[in-house]
Amino acid sequence: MRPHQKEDSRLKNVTIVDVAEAAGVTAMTVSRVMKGYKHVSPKTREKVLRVAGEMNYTVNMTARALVTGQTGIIAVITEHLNHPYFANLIHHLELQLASQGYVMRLLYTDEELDSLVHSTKSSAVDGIIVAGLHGRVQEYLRRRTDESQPCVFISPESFSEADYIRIDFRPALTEAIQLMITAGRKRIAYVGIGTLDFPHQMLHWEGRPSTYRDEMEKAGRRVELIGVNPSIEIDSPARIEALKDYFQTNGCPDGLVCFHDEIALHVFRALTDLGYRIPDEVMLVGCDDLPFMKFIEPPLSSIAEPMAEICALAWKFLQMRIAAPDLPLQCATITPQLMVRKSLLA
DNA sequence: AGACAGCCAAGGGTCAGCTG
DNA sequence: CAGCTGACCCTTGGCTGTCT
Repeated sequence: MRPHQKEDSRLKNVTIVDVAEAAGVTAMTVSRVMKGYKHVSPKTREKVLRVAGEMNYTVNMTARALVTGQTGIIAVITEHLNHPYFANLIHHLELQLASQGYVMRLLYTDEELDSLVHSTKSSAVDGIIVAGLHGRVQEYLRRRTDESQPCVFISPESFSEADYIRIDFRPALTEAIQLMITAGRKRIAYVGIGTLDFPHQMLHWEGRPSTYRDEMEKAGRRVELIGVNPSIEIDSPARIEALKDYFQTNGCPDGLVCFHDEIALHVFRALTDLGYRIPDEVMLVGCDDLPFMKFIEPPLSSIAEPMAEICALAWKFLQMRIAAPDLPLQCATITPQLMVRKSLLA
C-alpha cells in the first residue's frame, strides 16, 4: 500500500488506469477513446471500449470536472413539479440537456435564495436556467455574487442584467378579452394568485394581471380581481369552496380570465357546481394550455406556450453563454397563442 | 506529412503523517 | 494537540516522439 493510501471504498472503483493496463495502452489513450477524439486507431478504440465494458468502467465525472472545470450539470430553478406547467417545462428542458449529454439538477424556488445561490456556484454547475422565482428574480439577481456564472431566465418579465427568454402573454390575453367584449360580456374579471382581501397585490406580480387591467381600462370597464390564496394547496377542495363563496356572495362575472390552467379548472368546477353554463352564462379562458384543457366538456380555452421552442432557445442561449462569457446579453420574446375552444365561443 | 500514442503537469478537496 | 505539508484521487490538454 502506498504511504497515504487508505482502505477506502473509492479505491475499489475501476479507473482509467485500470482499463489502460488491461487494454495494454496508456490512460491517455483510454481518455481519448472515452471522449471520442481523433488519432486513435479503430483497432485500439474497439479494444479499449471492449475492456472498459467488461470491467464496468464509467468515467469519473468529478475527476473530469477537476481538469475541465466543467461538471456537465445544469441547474434548473423551478417551482415544484406538482404544478403540471412546470412538470411539462422540465420534461422539455431535460430532453434538450440529455441530447447534449448534460445532467439536470433541479432546485426549487421554495428554498432560501441564499441556499439557491450557494447551490449554483460555478464549481457546482456549468450554468443555470431559471424558470421559477416569480416575483423574486430581482432579489435573486442582487444576491448572485458570481456574475460570471452563465444564467438564462425563462420569464414573463425582461431583465437588463441577464440573458432571458421572455414569454409575452399580452397579445393573446388582449385577444381573449376582446373576444369577450365583442360577445357582449359586461362583467369580465381576472382570477389570479392573491388573497381576496388584497387582490390588487397581484398586479405587482407580472404582466398578465396588468394586461387585463390595461385592456379593461381602455374599454372603460370596471376592473375586478379575484384572488386565489396561494397558501391553500393546489389539490385542496378549499380552493373551489373559496371561489364558490365568492360567486355566491358577489354574483358571477360573465367573463373570466384565469392566471393559469389549474385556476381555470378550479373556476370551472366551482361554476359547474353552482349550475352556471359555460360559455352561455360565463366565458372562461385559462393560460398555459395544459393537455387536459381540451378534454373537459366544454373544452376549455387557453393560451398555449410553445414549450419545446422555449426550452430549445433557453438551452441555446445558455450554451452560447458558456462558450463565450463576454457575449452581449441575449434576449428573445416568445408570443403564446390563444387556443379558442368552446368555453370562449358565444 | 500525417496518424497514432505516450509523457507530464495541473486542477481542488481530503486526510495521513510530520513537526514544533 | 494544533498547524502544516504533501500524497492522493482521476482525468485531460498540450506537447513530443515514433512509425508508416
